[in-house]
Amino acid sequence: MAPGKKRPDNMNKPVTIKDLAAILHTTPSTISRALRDKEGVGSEMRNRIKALAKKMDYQPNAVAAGLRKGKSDTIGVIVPRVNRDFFSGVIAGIEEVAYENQYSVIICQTHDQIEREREYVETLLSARVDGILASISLETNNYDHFKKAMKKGIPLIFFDRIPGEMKVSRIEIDDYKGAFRVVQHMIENGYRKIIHFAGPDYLNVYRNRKEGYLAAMQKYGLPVEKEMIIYNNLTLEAGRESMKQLLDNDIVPDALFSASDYAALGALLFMQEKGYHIPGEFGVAGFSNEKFTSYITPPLTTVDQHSREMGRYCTELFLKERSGDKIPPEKIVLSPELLIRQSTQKTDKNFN
Amino acid sequence: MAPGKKRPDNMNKPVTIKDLAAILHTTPSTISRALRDKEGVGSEMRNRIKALAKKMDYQPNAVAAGLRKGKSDTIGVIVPRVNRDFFSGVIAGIEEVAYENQYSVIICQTHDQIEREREYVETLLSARVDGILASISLETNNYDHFKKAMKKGIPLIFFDRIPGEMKVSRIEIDDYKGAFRVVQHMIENGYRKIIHFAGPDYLNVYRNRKEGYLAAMQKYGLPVEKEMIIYNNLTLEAGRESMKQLLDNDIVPDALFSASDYAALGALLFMQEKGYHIPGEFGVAGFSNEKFTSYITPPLTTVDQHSREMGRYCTELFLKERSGDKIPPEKIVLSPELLIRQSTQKTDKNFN
DNA sequence: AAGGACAACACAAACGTTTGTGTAATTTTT
DNA sequence: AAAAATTACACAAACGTTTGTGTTGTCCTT
Repeated sequence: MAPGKKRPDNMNKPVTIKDLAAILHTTPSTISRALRDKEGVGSEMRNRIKALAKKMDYQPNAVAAGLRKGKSDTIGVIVPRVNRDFFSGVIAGIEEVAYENQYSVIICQTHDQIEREREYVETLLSARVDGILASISLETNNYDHFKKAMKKGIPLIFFDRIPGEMKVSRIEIDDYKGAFRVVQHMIENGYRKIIHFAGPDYLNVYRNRKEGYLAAMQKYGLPVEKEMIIYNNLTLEAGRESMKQLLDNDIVPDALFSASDYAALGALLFMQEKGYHIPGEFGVAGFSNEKFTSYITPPLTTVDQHSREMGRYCTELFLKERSGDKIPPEKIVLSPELLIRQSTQKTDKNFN
Repeated sequence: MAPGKKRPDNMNKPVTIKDLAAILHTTPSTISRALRDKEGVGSEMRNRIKALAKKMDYQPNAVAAGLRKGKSDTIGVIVPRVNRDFFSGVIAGIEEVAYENQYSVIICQTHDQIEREREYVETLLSARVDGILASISLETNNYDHFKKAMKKGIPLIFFDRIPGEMKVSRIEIDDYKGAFRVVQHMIENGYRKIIHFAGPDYLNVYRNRKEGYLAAMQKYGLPVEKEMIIYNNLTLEAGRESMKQLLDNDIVPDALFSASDYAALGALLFMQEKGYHIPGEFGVAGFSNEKFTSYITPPLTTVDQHSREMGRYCTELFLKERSGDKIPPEKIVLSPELLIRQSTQKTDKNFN
């Protein structure tokens, strides 16, 4: 006996429905129906089949079933990054509902690059996913790849970051309202010269946050000079840097509303280093309710986006659409939640 | 013309390799080879095929290919939760390497429940994933489901949370060393009565952290009373609660090393509320380098686990193993990184 | 007791690829 | 120039299911 030879007692070929059929002198169709509890097979036979399947450790082949059925029981999710609190929250929500409905989820991260986004749409289409849930990348200014997916008739649902021009189901939070409320809150707390860190205007979320900011300022008759809106890439470093430049140019605001928590944090740290008292001399609010925001000093006022719920709704929307038959695109708008924390509480307490 | 009828100009049937073959009066095999740049088809024919494929918007069917090839170009990832900094970091790393190697990744979250873990292993086996990367749930004390996967011969690699008894590839960080270093650092900074928040002993990571803690204490001749090791579920609330109970029982340590950042935070907040100065009167260190740890006041000393790298290595290990042919299980141990921050700096500065 | 209804199963085709093999025609070798 | 090798393609089977359609036999109906 030559050692190293594959042992013949365990032919690695996985057992198939055909094998079961052969053993029981029946046919694959009967096995299939029995295993899936479809009618058309007697209870005695059914039991024998299930018993044998268990005994032989039969493992259904979802790939084969998928091919035959023309569906994969899989949904594809495209996000810029998986390790951001917001997106990982959405993914958590998606996975939950998917699990409850026997769907698997394939995740794709674009790193905010349109090219990867394109490739991933292609991959998902090839994989014959039953639906695509996506939040577009920062770079995405052309939607041909998504239109292609739509043309194939597979449910496509966008969340949070949404292409403006497409007629498609979407779920977003009311960024405008969220921003408006934050800024209103800040104004009511006595801040006047409130600047804004903004993201690119072509992304709905950032545009809307900016609009909300502008509307609130206008409502209270506060002027917004051009230099009070700073576009940067919303990272911690960018926030710090932008703040520094403002001060260097002798522009001294008394508050900041940032479209991102990270940039808000950068600015906050910088101002603290410069000796400003927060929130007494400088108020700061962010957006997204990243986890760290409630633990820093002072805790950061921000807006919660209900990421997990967004993921859940998103998947439920997919479940509704998957039936086919062209339902008109639906639009869900979640209400953001203003989380007032210490960083914007310019109260007497803080001045003493 | 009855409105509402499906327009016949767009028969929704996706175009297949057969359709292309029929049009070009050739055969599916030639189309297949041409499209995948396999040899055996002339350059003129190849060009015509590719042109037609593009023109007709041919979309390869990965499911069919998967069935035929017996592989899915997909890897399954099982984690307790996707929206934890550590795990989402690992997932990010996995996705990156997977992407570079044309693999898709299916994610599954167990919510720390063994039952879900079982189901997901089953699902992944059915989906004929080419490999499984997993971090076991808190509840997992039986590994039959994973053994079954191994028996099928598909690469199985564990990361971070690893079943003790299985002969299988794994990648972990040296929790022992990480814990030892933290505690040593705390002792050298003058802390003496250092307590420990521990997770369940049957999980390698928590057991090792506890061992590291004990070893450091012992090395410096510091006694560890039984009540100095507190087992809790390592959440923020648990940390707060455990701390409260200690004080209620008149046990007053001068420092805490927690196996989790969240529990450390809970304790830290509680002690601050009680008026203790941190790090002057009470030192705190956590584990995992959650994002918030560097932004709180004082910034929290912790241990970074290189989550992204872990994900990358994990996937690379899979790539090595997928060739088949029973490579002996490999073990990679990453070095943790001690991040000394203010919460454990019992310096003069803090006493003044 | 003849007819229909129904249950339990068998039969066969199909899903869209990939790949081993067969077969001409062309090119290379000697 | 004949033999050998190579190229370019066609042919056909296979991957493991699911599902529509037959084919029996049994049970009920009247």
